[in-house]
Amino acid sequence: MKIAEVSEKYDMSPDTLRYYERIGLLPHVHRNGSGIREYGEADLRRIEFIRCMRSAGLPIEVLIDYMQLIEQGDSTIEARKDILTEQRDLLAARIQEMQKTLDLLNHKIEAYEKAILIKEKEMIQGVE
Amino acid sequence: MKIAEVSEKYDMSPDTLRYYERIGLLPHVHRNGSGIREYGEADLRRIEFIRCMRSAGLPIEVLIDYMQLIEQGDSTIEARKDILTEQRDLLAARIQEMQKTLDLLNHKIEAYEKAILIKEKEMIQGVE
DNA sequence: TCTTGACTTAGAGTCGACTCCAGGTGATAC
DNA sequence: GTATCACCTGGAGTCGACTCTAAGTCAAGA
Repeated sequence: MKIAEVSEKYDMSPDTLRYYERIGLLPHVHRNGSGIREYGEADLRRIEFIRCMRSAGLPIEVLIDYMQLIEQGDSTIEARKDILTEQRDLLAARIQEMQKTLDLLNHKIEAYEKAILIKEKEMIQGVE
Repeated sequence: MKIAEVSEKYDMSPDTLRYYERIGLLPHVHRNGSGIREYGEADLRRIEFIRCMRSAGLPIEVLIDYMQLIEQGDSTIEARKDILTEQRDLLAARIQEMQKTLDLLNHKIEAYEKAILIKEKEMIQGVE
C-alpha cells in the first residue's frame, strides 16, 4: 500500500505519516525499487493503533517509547504493560473530567432553553 | 482577591490569568489604586467556568466568543445556547472516542497480564 | 520525447496555548 | 532609607504536533 492509500484509509495526511516515520514512531517502512514507501500489514496495524491512541490524546513521546519496547522483543512485556496501565489511568481520569464538563454544559443548555421559553412568552404577552 | 490567591485557588498560573485577560477571555478585571488586579465574585465564577471548559479541551477562541456574547446581554441568549450545544456535541463525540481507546487499552493490558503469567509458568517449569 | 502526477528529502513554518523575561512600580519590614 | 516582595507591562520564547515548501526523482500516458 502506498502512502496516498494509507492516508485515505486512516484519514491522516501523508505528511503526518512521513513525520511519524522520521521521529521513530513508525520506523522501517519498506521502500520499493524507486524509493517509494510500501506499507505492509504490520505497518497498517501499527498505524491504526497509533491513530486510536492519538485520537484519545496520548502523547507521541509515550507512543515512541512503547514502539521501541516492542522492537526489543518479549523481554519488555512488563515495561509495555506498565506504560499502557499508566496511560489507561490518565485517560480514565481525563474522561471523568470531561464527563463533568459535559454535565455542566447540558445543565447550562437546559437553563438557556428555559430562558428562551420565558422570553417567547413575554413577547406574546407584549403583543396582546 | 489578588492574582496569587486566584492562581492558588484555581490552580492556574498568574501568567495564564493575565494571558486570559489580554486575549479578551476575562476582560475588565478591576485594578486597585496602585494598578493591581482585584478579582471580584463575577471574575471568579468566570474563571471557574473557563477552567472547567479548558480542562475538557474547548478551544479558547470559542470561549472568547461566548464571553463576548455574555457582555452583550440578553439578546444573545440563543447564540450562546447554540455555541454551547455545538461544543457539547463535539465533547460527547470526543468522550466516546476516548472511551473506545480506553476499552482497547484495557483489552491490551489484559493480554499482557496473560502473557506475563505464561512467562512466569515457563520460568518455574524451567527451574524444575 | 515531453509532460504530468505521485512520490521523495531536508528543513522551515504554523498553530494553540501558554510561559518566561526584562525592566519598572508601590507598599511593607527592618 | 533601603531592601524585599508581589505585582505590573509589552514582548519574546517554548512546546507538542503537525504542515508546508522547494527542489528533485521516477513511471506512465499523449
